[in-house]
Amino acid sequence: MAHSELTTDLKQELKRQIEIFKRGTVDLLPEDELRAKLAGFLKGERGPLRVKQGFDPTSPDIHLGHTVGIRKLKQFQDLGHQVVLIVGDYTAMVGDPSGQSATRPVLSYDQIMKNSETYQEQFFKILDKDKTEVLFNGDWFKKMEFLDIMHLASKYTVARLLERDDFTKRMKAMTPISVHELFYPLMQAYDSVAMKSDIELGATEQTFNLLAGRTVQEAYGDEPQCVLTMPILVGTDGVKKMSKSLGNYIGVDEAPREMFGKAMSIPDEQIASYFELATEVTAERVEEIRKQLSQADVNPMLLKKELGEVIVDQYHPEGSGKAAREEFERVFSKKQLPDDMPEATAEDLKNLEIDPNAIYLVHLIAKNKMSKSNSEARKLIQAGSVSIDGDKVTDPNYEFPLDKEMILKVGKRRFLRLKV
RNA sequence: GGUGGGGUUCCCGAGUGGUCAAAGGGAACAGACUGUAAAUCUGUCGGCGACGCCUUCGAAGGUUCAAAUCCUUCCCCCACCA
Repeated sequence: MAHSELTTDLKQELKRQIEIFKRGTVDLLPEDELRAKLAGFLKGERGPLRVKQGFDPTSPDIHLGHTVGIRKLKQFQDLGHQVVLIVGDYTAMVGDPSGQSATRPVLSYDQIMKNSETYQEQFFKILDKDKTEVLFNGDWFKKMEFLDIMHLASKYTVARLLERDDFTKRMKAMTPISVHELFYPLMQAYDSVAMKSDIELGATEQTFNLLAGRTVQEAYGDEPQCVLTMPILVGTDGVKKMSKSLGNYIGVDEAPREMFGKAMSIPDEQIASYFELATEVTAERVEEIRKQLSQADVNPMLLKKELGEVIVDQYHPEGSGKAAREEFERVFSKKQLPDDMPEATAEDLKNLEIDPNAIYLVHLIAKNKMSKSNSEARKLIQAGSVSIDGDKVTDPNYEFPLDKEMILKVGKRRFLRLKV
C-alpha cells in the first residue's frame, strides 16, 4: 500500500476527529492504530470507519445508561463514519457476565425479538436511521456448526477467560459460573469478525470483551479493531450502574413527568456526571456546572432542574422540559395539584366492586392500584399520607359516599380524581 | 463418584423445637424537615374490613401438643478429593 503523506489540511482534520472521538471517553486503545485507520480513510485509501456497538435486548427499553454509547456513535456518524449496531439476539440468550455477580436468567427468543423491536425504535431517537446498519448476531451464529464453534473456542484460552475480574470475583465468592458464560466474550468477539469492525465502543466494564475482539479478529486473519471505552453512568440511586433490573434507570421512552422526577431524584453529587454523559451540552458548559456545584452559595437543585429539563427535551418535543419543570414545581414545591391525573367515576368504582354510596377507603386505594395491597393502604392511612380534598384521613376504617367530585391523594405523587 | 458445607421473607444475611411473620443491613414506601422525588432524622416494610385469623423459611412426606429449627426422600448450589 502506498503511503502518501497527509496534507496539512488532512492532518488537521485527523486531529480534529481524534479529539472528538476521545471527548468524554475513558480509553482509546491503541490510539496509533486508530490514527492509521482514520488517515487511510481521509486519504481515500479505505472506506469510512466501521464503528460497532452491540446491545443485548434483555429488556424492552433502553435507558440513559445505553445512550452514553449511542451519543458517541452519533458523533462518529456525523463525521461520516459507518455506525453498525449489533443486536445481540443470540448473545442475549447467553447473558453477558460483565459486572454480574450471578448467572443471568435466560430469556425466551420471542421475548428477545420483541425487545429488539422497541430497542431499534428507541435507538433512532438519537441516531440517524438511514445511515445506520443494524445486524443481528443470530444471522451468523445460527449458521455455525459445532465444529465452527470449536474452531472459535480454540482461539482463546481458559486462563485468559478466567482472569477477568467478574469471574475471579465469582470464583472467590463461590457463586456458580456456567460454561456457556465463558462463551460470551468469544461471541461478542466473533461479531467483530463477522461485521468487520474497525472500532468498537463499550462501557469500561466491557474492556475485556472488547479486547477479546482484537485477539479473535487477528486469529481469523483480520485487522484488529480499536477499542473505545465510555464511563459508566450511575443510576438514580447514585451508587450502582444504571440498569433496568436494579430499577434505578431513566428510560428514553418515559413520560416527561417521570423523566424529570427521576432526574430530580439523583443525588446532588451526580449532577455533573449526568450532564456530561447523558446530555448534549458542551464540554465548556459541563466545566461551568462543575465549578458552580463546588460553590457553597449555589443551590444544586437549580442545576438539577436544568438537567431534568435538558433530558426531557432530548426525548420529547421542544418545551416539554419546561412544562415538566413547572408541573414538578407546582406539585412538589407548592404542593398543588398536577394538571392532569387519573380519574374514576361512580361507574368505574362499581366495576371495581366498590359501592359509590359507601366507599371503603382502604379498598378504594388498593383497587385503584394506589397501593400494593389493602394492608399497605391501611398502613398509609395510619401513617398520615392519605388525604381527600386536602384533609388528612387517618382512620383506617373511614367510609364515605361519593356525593361530589373529590380528589384523593396518597403519598406525594399518587392522585385520583373521583367523579360522580 | 466420594467427603464436607449450604439453600431463610424484594436483595444480603442472623436464627437450630415454643418467647418467630422470623435479628441486623440494603432497597422500597411514608412522615418530618428542606430551595430537590438530594441529604438528614423517624416510622412502615407477607396477606386479610384485622387486638384475631390465614399463608411463608428449596420440594414432598413424617415425628411432636408445638417445627425455619428434628427425621426421611428428592431437587439445586459450593468447596476439596477423585
